Amino acid sequence: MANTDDPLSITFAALADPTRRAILTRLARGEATVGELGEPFEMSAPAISKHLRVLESAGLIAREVDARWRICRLRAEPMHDAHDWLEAYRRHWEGNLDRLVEFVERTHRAEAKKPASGAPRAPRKKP
Amino acid sequence: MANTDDPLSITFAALADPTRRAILTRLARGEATVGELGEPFEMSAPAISKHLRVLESAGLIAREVDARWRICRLRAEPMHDAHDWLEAYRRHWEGNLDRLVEFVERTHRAEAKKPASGAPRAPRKKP
DNA sequence: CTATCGATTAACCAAGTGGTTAATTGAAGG
DNA sequence: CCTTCAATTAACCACTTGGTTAATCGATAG
Repeated sequence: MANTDDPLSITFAALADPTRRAILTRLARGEATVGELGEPFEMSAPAISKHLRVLESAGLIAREVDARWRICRLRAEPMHDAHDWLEAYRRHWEGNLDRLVEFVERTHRAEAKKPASGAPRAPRKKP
Repeated sequence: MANTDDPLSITFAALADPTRRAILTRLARGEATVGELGEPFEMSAPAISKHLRVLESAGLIAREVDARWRICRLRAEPMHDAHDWLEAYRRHWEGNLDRLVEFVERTHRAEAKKPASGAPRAPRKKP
């Protein structure tokens, strides 16, 4: 995941870590300092700092300096695009559509060796 | 992202790549062979094969052997959990709640040096 | 001024990622 | 039998990631 990646990839990559997701969950309850955010984890302070930098550069948190504390707060906007992207696949998981398509195809396989309906794969030439 | 990661992390990590997301988008239109999936990308066949392996071990696609072709189809179920996780943050991005909270806090900062409402951060002892 | 505290940066490491080319497997066809 | 084709595996590469410890920075307290 280079820094040249698109925003959606950066968002998903930032979310692909349980520590970072837990930090976001904590921040959903309200702002917190870096020390407070790191307290639940058996992890060094620099490790937390790195996680926060990933979240910040993904635009998922904002940091503000208050004396010698850094106050972190959630910026959930990037999640909106990720949510929207997933939304397009809702019909595929709802009603077990995946399994239905698979069932129909598997059922018809013995009768006719061609893909089930709704699967417009270009026919492979198999003379 | 080690193979010991939790399912949600594996799902998000699999989605954190534009090539893999494009493959999933293509599969949403119907099943396809590995060759068909790789055709739009200026990328070697082994590279596509690796992406497909990531998607398969994340449970996002299934492969089936048909003669010398591997038919890939979408398995969207893991996206459901990812979608649900993001759903919990909807109120934070809807109505620009983030900016609202920030505005309220920033407005009251000069009057009273304490966190804005809805931010139950443990008070740092600053005698 | 000095010590301390919250947090970050620096330097390093093991492991993973995303890509390559070359070799391999397995099925189809002349 | 031999070739060809779809796809994967093997071996390798540059780069990233997630973690560490040690050093640094800035602000506060004494």
